[in-house]
Amino acid sequence: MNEEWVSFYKALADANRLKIVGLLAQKPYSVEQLAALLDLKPATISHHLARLAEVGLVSAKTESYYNVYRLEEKALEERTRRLLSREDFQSAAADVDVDAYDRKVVADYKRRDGSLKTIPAQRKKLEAVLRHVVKAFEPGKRYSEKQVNKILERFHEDTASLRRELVGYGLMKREGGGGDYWRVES
Amino acid sequence: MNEEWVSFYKALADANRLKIVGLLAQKPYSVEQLAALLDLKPATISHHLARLAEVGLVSAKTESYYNVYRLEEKALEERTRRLLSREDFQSAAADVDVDAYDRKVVADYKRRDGSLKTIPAQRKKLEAVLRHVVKAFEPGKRYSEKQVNKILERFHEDTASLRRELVGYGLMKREGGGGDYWRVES
DNA sequence: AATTCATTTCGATAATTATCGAATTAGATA
DNA sequence: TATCTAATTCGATAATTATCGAAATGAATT
Repeated sequence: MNEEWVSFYKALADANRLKIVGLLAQKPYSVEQLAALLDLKPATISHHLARLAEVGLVSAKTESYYNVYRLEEKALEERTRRLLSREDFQSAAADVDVDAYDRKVVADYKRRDGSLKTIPAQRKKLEAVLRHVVKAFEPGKRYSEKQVNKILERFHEDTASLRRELVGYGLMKREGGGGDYWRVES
Repeated sequence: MNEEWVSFYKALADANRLKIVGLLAQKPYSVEQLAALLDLKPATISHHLARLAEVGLVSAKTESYYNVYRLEEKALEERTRRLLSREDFQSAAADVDVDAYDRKVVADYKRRDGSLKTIPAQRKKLEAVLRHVVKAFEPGKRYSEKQVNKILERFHEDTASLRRELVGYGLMKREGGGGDYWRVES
């Protein structure tokens, strides 16, 4: 479903094909006429028209000797509609694995036993690691500071830093001054 | 002004760039993150982002270590609205010489003295030649059949055929049964 | 100031494709 | 049927470009 859009844009991503579409927007033309108008050989025009036809932008009708091409206005309108809805753009990334980056970062910092070699200094990497760490807490459950530290020890001895960052990045919250902690729903 | 459109379409005519746009439609990302998500090297992502930025689809903001890119939603909407409109397509062909085909055909059939070697048998070529011939008549003026023949003789001895085709293709008209002829405004 | 890290730039390579001439196909005319 | 004509297909070439490694840049932390 992505390929469809790519080939659509590719069809329009050429100066001569844009000119062809522009001419056909005024009236239908035969291959030979277009060749004369654009100063290209019929073979080349044929190639361009084939690419435009592939995505449904133009269609051909045989008229005596000639193959007369016309713009498919309905197809054009349909495209515009879908394009403006902008849904399709998001679906362009639908098959992208959005967690690939986090996994890559965590893999770099995690030892075999699951503990962290270090706490990342770079913000983006710290975020990725924290998103991993926070999964050790059950959503909805409340933890005392002692319980939190116990869990964080599995990842790094500097539990105070981990705890502070988790709260700082909004992955965990704390009740009032010295109350319980809980994991924030993502 | 045509180049601008071509580069816009070219910017979107690549599967990975479409995925990037799709991801940025959800939230901003750094180069490194996009590289991990699309399984490409940062250098490649940088190249793609540069092309998208060239046409104003994305913009970068430096954030501490990172270059965070975001989608320029207004630009995207503005472009998609305009670029697929029929008007703008027509202007893509604005600089095309629409008479090039006629001139090419007429040159093939015309002798040095302006007369026609033959009357073309192919419809498209006949049309082109007739559009040339009809220019010998003044718009708005009325001609008797005798006058018409006199003028058509300059082009070909078979004035009857020329006359018939001119009327048949709607380039000239005739009053009632045996009245005068006149050139139809194009 | 030195170092670390993300990004960009550069150079090279492989893949894509626009263009054209030659050969083929398909339609229409005589 | 034989002959034209327009269009398409095929093969080759030149130009464009996606991709990546290596080197350079620039910003930020220590």
